Order: sequence, then C-alpha cells, then structure tokens
Amino acid sequence: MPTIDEVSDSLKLLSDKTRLTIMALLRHKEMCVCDIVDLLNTTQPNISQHLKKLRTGGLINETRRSQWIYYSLNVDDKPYLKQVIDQLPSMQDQINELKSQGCN
Amino acid sequence: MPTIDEVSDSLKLLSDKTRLTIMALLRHKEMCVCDIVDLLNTTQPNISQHLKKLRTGGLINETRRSQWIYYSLNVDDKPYLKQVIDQLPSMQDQINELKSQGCN
DNA sequence: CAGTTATATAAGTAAATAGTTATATTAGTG
DNA sequence: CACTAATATAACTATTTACTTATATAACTG
Repeated sequence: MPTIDEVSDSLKLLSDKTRLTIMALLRHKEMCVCDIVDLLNTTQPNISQHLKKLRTGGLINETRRSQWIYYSLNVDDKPYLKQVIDQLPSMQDQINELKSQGCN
Repeated sequence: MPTIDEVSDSLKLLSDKTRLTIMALLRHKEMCVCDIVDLLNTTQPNISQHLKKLRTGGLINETRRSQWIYYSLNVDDKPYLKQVIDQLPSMQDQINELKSQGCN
C-alpha cells in the first residue's frame, strides 16, 4: 500500500499537462526527445526538463542509443497509476502525422 | 474517454497532499469541515479552501444539515480516478482516535 | 579535428499555489 | 435579540513551478 506522500508525488508529476501528454505518448512506444519535441508544441529544453522530472520521479526509463536518448514508461511497480495511464486518450493520430516527417 | 485537460485538472486537485488526505478520509465516510480540521493538522480556513477546490472540480459533494456542511466523494463519473482513490491508505485508525472526542 | 545533431543544464522570470490571519456569513440557542 | 458555533471569504505572503533564452556536453560524420 503506497503512502499519501508517494501517491501525491506521483500525481504531481502527472498533473502537469505537458508531462501527462508525454506519458500518453510513451504509452504507445518509446520515444527520443526530438520525437516528443516535434509532437508537443514547445521547446527542447522544456521537454528535457519535464523528462528529467518524470525520470527522477521514477515514472519513466531512459536509455541511450548512440546520439539518441530513448524514454519509455516505467509504471509497472505503481499499480495505483495503472488505470489513469491506461485511460489516457490515444495519441496515435498525432504520432502518425509525424511519421511522414520524422526528426531523424 | 476523458481529455488530457480533464485528467490533468483532476490530478492537479488530487496531487496536493492535504487534498489527497481529505479524499482518503472521505473514502471512509462523509464528514463535516470540523471533522476534517480535527483530523488533519491545519486551520479551518485552509481546509475550507481546499474543500472548495475539490467541490468546484467536481470531486466531492456538499450538503448542508443544519449548521454542519457534510462533504462526500463524488468520483463515480470519473473511472480513471477509481484505482488511485481506492488504493489510498486507510485512515480508519486516525478516524477512530478522533471518535473519542468528536468536534460536535 | 571541425561541424553538426541530439540532449542537458543554468539562470532568470512570471504565474500559480498553499498557507496564514482577519473578518464575514449562516444557523442554532438561551 | 444577543451569543456562540460552524463555515466561508478576503487579503496577503512565501514558495513552487513552468517556461524561456543562452550555453554546455556528448556523439556522430566528413
């Protein structure tokens, strides 16, 4: 059973619109920073900072593959977040739109 | 399917420690303001303001019974919050402790 | 190694937010 | 109606937070 502090910390991370959208994106597949920057309408440092918070908070994983750093969901150990994340709206359309271009 | 904005607004309400604790309390039973003030360690105006936010955000109901205003959970229309709220730690011990005194 | 791409970090700013103290409102009671 | 109890509102303050711009780091490429 998680503590109130644990839950509120996790929810604080998810309660920001930009970060929640990132989570909704990563639900589909792992992505590198430039993918996310292209999909959300904001700057690279902004995304980098949000990713760092999600990473530090233990909600996502980071793995470098040559020059790209890929981020992916890491919420299997937080069952109390499962339903919220599972029920985020699909971002498939936005992802498809981007596919024609691609940041790399 | 809720929108990102809906979800992030709800999560913002839940992400505050005081408000999340209030929700954890109301999971057990409806309570009036003075009950909550006694259980959490803070002031009456602080609780009143948090209750107002939860109320405006549609997460709790308010009903007056003579001089007391009782608050209760109102999350049945938000399935994406169910698991988070269901898995909040039990507050039964704290509630029992208070029962011996009672604010009214 | 010089240039370029991907990402992170730093520093600053404006806005949002939680909490406090003081006061208002509403209802019950003698 | 005066008094008290329960709750809400207002005004203020300190802190947090998201975002921006500028710069640093790291990896790849000719």
